Order: sequence, then C-alpha cells, then structure tokens
Amino acid sequence: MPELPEVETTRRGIEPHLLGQTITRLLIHESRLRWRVPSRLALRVLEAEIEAVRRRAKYLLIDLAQGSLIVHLGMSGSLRVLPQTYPRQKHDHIDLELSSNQTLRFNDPRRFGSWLWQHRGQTHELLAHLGPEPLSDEFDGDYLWRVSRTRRAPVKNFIMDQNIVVGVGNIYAAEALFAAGIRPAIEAGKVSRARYQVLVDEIRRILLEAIQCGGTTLRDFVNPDGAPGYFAQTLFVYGREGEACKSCAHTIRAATWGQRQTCYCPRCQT
DNA sequence: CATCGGACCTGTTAGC
DNA sequence: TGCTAACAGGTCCGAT
Repeated sequence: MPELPEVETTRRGIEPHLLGQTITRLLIHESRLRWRVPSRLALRVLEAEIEAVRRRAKYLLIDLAQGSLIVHLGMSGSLRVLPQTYPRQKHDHIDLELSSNQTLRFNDPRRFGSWLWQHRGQTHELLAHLGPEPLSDEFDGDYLWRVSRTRRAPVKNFIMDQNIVVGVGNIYAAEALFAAGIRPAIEAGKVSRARYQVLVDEIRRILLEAIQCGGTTLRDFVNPDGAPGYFAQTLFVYGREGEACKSCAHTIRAATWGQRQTCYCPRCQT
C-alpha cells in the first residue's frame, strides 16, 4: 500500500495525537511480522514520552528519550488512532497505548510490515544505506545521472531502488516516468542528464501533489483518521492498461519485470 | 558490484 | 455458484 506520500500522510495524521504523550503500554498481539517483533520492545518504551514523529524513506520513527520505535507499513500495513476501548479487528497486531487513553493501532493483513528499535544516536542497519530523500536538495538530476552510469537495469527499477532514492514505489515510479516522457524499459545508464533533471522535477511534483491529496487509495489505504486518499483520480498510467492515454488517447500498455507491472504510454514516453 | 528470482503473507478478483 | 490461479502499494536475501 504505502509509498512515501501514504507514509507521510500517516505521519501527519498520527503526530498531533502522539506528541507529548506518555506510552502507558505496548501490546504485541502478533509478533510475526516481516521480522519478529522483539518482546523487549514493550519494556523499552514503557513510561517514555513521545518527543517527535519523523519519517525517513518509508519508515516512521517515533522518538523517545532512549531511542526510536521504527515502524514500516510494508505492503498492507496501516496505523489508526483510536480509543483504547475500540474493539480489535482482524489483523490488528500491535497497540501503542497512550496516556490520553487513545491507542495507536497497527493493522497489517499481509504482515510485511515491521516494528523495530533504534538506540538513540545510532542508525539501524536497515536505514543505514538508504538513498537521499526525494524532496531534499541532495536529490537532483546530476546525482541521478552520476549514480546511474554503470546501471543496465530499466530506469523504472532504478528509481525504485531505495539505495538510489527512497520513497518511490510502483505507482509513483510509473507516474513520474510518464510525466517525464521516459519509457520505463530504458536502461538507467543510457538516460541523459537533461532527462534525469526532468524526471527529478516530476518525481518531486507528483510526490508533493499526492501528499496534498492524502495519498493514493487503490483499495484500502486510509489515513489515521480513517479517511482515504484522493490521488488515485489523478493517475495517468498506473493501473490503466488498455485504457486511453489522458494526454494523447493512445492505448496505455503494460510491461512486467520481476513480478512488478508497469504501465506506460507508447506515444508520450520515448 | 549489479541483477535476478524467491521468499515472506493474506485478501481480492479474474477466469474457467 | 464455486474453485483456482494470478496478482496486489515492499524489500530483504542468497545465488549468479
């Protein structure tokens, strides 16, 4: 489900409910996520005050005095802020209970998400080798051009590589390539510096617009207040195989590498 | 190093 | 209507 805009939407949704709250209890109902949730997590966070709620890539970081809870939503995870008495639903795996008598409830049908711990001042190995944030100044056309020179993989796979740039998943990769007029199958190392600059501008614009829309709801994404995102209406190619291009009316085509489908317009993207 | 396929899971949908 | 297969927003890991 979640790419950067959905994770950022989640962050903004939970932040006001979490900041300054004391954690009264962490309940792990199901520890078998992407990695087994360590039971000592519950002791670590007990009675701690939440100092900040940050995002790095698609990870949420809940900062406490001694360190941070790292939460990843995987493919199907979501966080809601609910009254502690709210009945648990299927796939509700973790509750972070707060002094406000609310709970941050983690639901994840596919269990590809994760809850981990990072000591203060340290960087978890999973976060240690991530590429730059797409909305930061570090990320520009020159950077992408430079690090792509030896890459023969399709440019679409290249921009989805979290070591190159974080936060761009299957939806936004397809959309950004369409907006930049670049065929997803082109070898990353053969794309010009000028085209990478256009691509960077489009990635930024699309991610920002999607955040403003509250993310993309294809089937089940909801923000922490239970509302869907509205960016799906704005999609030009993702999930539109066989339909008419909104720009030139040519039929949208699909290609698949490694189990991930991508859609593109053969006329608009060269 | 870079790339590929398999793995981890459940739910929904398309096709027979 | 019912069963099965394919596919879904992520990404790590081991083999090549």
